[in-house]
Amino acid sequence: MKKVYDHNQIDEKWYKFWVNNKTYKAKIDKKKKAFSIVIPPPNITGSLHMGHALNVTLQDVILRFKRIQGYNTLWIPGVDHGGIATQNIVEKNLKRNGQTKLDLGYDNFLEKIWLWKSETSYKITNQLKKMGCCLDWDRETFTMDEKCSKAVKKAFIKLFNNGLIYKGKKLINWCFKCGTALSDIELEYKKEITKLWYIKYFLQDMKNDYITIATTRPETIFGDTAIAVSPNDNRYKKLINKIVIVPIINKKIKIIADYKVDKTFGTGAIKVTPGHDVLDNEIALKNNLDILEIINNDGKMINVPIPYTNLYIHEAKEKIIKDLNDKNYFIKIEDYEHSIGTCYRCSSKIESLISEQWFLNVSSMSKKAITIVNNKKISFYPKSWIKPYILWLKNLKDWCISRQIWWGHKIPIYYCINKTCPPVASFETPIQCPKCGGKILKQETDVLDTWFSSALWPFSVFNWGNNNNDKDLKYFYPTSVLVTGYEILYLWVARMIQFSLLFMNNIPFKDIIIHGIVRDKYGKKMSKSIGNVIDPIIIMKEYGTDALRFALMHSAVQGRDIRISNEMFISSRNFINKIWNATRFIMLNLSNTNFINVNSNYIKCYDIFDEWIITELQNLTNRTKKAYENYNIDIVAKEVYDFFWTKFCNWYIEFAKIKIFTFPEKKEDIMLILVYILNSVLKIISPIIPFITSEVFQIIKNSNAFTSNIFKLKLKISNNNITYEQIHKIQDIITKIRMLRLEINIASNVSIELIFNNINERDKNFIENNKNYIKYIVNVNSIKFEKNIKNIKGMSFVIAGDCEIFLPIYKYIDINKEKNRLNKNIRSLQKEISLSKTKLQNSNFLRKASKLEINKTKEKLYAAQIKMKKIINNLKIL
RNA sequence: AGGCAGUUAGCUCAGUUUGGGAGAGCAUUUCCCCUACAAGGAAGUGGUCGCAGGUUCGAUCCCUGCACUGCCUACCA
Repeated sequence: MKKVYDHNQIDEKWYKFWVNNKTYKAKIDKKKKAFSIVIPPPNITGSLHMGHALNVTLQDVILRFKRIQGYNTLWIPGVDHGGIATQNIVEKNLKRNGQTKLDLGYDNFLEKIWLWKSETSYKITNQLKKMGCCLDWDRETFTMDEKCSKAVKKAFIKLFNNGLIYKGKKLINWCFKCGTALSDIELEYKKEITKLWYIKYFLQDMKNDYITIATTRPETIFGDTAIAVSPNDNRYKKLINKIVIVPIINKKIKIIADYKVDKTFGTGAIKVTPGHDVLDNEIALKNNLDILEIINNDGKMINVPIPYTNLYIHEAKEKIIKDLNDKNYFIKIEDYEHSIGTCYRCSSKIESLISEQWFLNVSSMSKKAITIVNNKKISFYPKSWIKPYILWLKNLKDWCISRQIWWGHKIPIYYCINKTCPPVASFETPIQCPKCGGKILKQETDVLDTWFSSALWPFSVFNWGNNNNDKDLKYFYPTSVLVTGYEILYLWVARMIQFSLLFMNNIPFKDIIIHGIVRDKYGKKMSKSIGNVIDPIIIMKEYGTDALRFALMHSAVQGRDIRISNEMFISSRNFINKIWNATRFIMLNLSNTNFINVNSNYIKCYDIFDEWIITELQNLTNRTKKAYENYNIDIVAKEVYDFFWTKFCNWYIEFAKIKIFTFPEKKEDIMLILVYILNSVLKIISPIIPFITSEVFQIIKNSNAFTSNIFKLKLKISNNNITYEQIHKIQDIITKIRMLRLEINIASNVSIELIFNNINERDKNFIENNKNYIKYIVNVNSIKFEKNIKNIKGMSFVIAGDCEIFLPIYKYIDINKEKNRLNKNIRSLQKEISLSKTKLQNSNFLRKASKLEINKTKEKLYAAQIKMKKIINNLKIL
């Protein structure tokens, strides 16, 4: 074995092994319980980032854990076509060559995207393989695969025939850059500082009187069809139903009252532009106002006076401001900060406009999706996301599902050329129109929102679209857990639940694990534009895949964002190396490799340290099992780190070395425990760091490492309490002597003598039995026991637990240093004593605190006082 | 505007299930290459647990208010 763990070689070896041998191929096995996960399919927009790494590692760890527990596990890989996002990227690439999609035409453009798809999906799946993800590659799915298309059509047709999907002319969100409609959640709100213009609207009857309207969008006055005020606003009560004149165009509109108007904001009166504002649209619908369209799909002005016609919005805005100003319509202009909707894919401003789109009525689906969570059929980890989830569903409006782009699932709707016939939903082009029998039908050109197919993902991957092939669906569905970031909770998770309840009459998954976002060490989101992206591939190369995985798991506290930096990968890498070297130590001492696959029955505990480490292993197993089951993977990582490094390596292996040295005839038994502990703890941690653990299992020839369930471990443990007390005693003795040696500056190669003063028979026997550990670890040549030792002048001394230990190291002693050292001890003891004393002098404490607490305090005080007495006595003699 | 989180060592964060003299990693200081490991070992320094009240014998932990930070949601013209 090499001295340093060669992660590059070992990572490569194992991921290839897993993929080539189809280690994680899942087959239906009715004797076993299924445990299935569908991957949140990454968009084919590029390569995987740290957020994906976190997401997939969590899934992989959970799956590997369940696998050890004996479940029949399945994890389905896949990628998402990513609608607008993907089309935008491919268009951008075209633009570099000075081309647009129109230059290529529909078919050629789609061909380009398919080419892009094959490149990026290859890149993505390769990354997943390298990360060690135990996905079943034979089931890899793309959201535009045949089976997914079928599922989409099946779902759409059912919804359409049930009257839940309808085509309507409504106010929607329009992105000029992407040239498509967007659903409400596809907007990102950004703060913007703009002007607030206060404009005079003159009253028709009172020539010089006017009402002042504050607006951020003066260019929309052409679309005004009313002025609205709050019905209980005393300032405007008498103006209700009066007529005002819209500036510039001199159009007559009415002042109406509506509760939606907030009288405390601005002037308390708003201009109602129903064609281009959500609130105004609602007011208009309620009050039967006209709805005017003044901006078209290209962002140009229409239905406006000639000088403005065909201007872009910003041009029209400039012009109207100038014109209003020239004619003295402004009262004042203020700076104003507000939020504006932007496109979540291209970040450009979103305009509300009237458009004919396809909508999905979600009201009954939402109610069911709320009930199922309220009834705890689906659990959230952490729970804190339940409230936002329910609140969102409660306020949900109909979902605009049509997109005016080329890339995606075409809406399976067919129109007869006879325009009076109703559209038909169908899998294939209908042979004839069911209404008029016409033979020419044309398919809708719009495609579906990419999230429509995503919402079907948990069952479309199991061939839901094909009625005759649903064995997998019956066995593996519903899936067991869904692991996702909170940023797509509404966009995706809520919709999967809605669709699953509707189409499958079942939940899509039992548990939802919601993790945070991976940020840089300053808490900033990683993004290419800031340049703070840490690429998982580079980390894997530099520190190893296990180090990447361990670092992510170690810091992924449930429900919180995580910050990562290179230091974390370094310390994880060091931990992996530590495991490697502990293994190396064991292998160097192993003469007989036949006993490697033994179980715990063969283990013989020779002394308390064996009992102690076995007990600790049992505790570790119990605690990590619980943590895994609650998906607290960070706790697993922390528990194992502590056990392995501190307890196993720092203490137990050091003790074992001495045992081997002292009792060569027992070496095989000692090695047996070492191998057993190593093997067990590596099994526990193997879901997190599968590469090194696989390698070690191979080295120690453990062939059933992944099939036996370590989490059922029940070891026989004797007199637990005494063991712990004794372990602490000996550790305390060793630590105190180490400290003393350091302080007095006695080189480690200088052997010293210890004298225990006035210790009881039990302790004496104990130390006598275990003196070798003390001797070799802190280099002691002899240990003596004395009673009422008198002649201690020039000796140093320490108190470990209740043992008083003298060290005759005369020539090293510096009296002043020694005095300082002891005085320091005294000071801390004094603090302790006074604290306990005031507590015990408090009559209320004695009356009301529990007996256990009082006794604990008394014991503390007593122990401190004894220590203090001993130190003071010795200080005198010094 | 509302909702939800967070505020603990120089930095990144645990912990508080059931209230009783605060933990880890990194950084830093000191000593050590003694045959698993210097990517290591041993030891040390470092905290009125955001602020103010309340409940309690006792609060970092429970309650209320406030401040700051972050996120989510929203129709503030």
